[in-house]
Amino acid sequence: MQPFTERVVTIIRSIPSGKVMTYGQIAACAGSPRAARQVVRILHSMSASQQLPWHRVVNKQGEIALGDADSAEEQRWRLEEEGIEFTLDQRIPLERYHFEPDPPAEG
DNA sequence: GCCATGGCTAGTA
DNA sequence: GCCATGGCTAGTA
Repeated sequence: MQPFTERVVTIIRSIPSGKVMTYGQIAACAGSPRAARQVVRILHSMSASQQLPWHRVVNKQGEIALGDADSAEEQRWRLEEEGIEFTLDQRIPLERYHFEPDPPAEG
């Protein structure tokens, strides 16, 4: 696994239950603010093998970004199961559920 | 080639 | 809508 990929995987694993991060935010935390699409690719291809909490990643608007209806539904109930409440327009209020990881330790 | 983004624009009202 | 961006896995040979 490449270093960037490894950082992304670590960050996604660190998202606590009941919290979410966005694609762009994860990319930025991993050191590459423009690499949101790469986060998408990692989630798509490695969620199963790396046992990632893939459902805790949403887009910048707090929306479920999955195109496939069944997968989107699964993501929603997984999040609701963790206590997250959606708005009437199917969004997650990020100001309430957003997770901000600790900055990397000094040294 | 892939991908579940994100940001900016033209077109419409 | 459209397309620049970005890092590379999963699947095949």
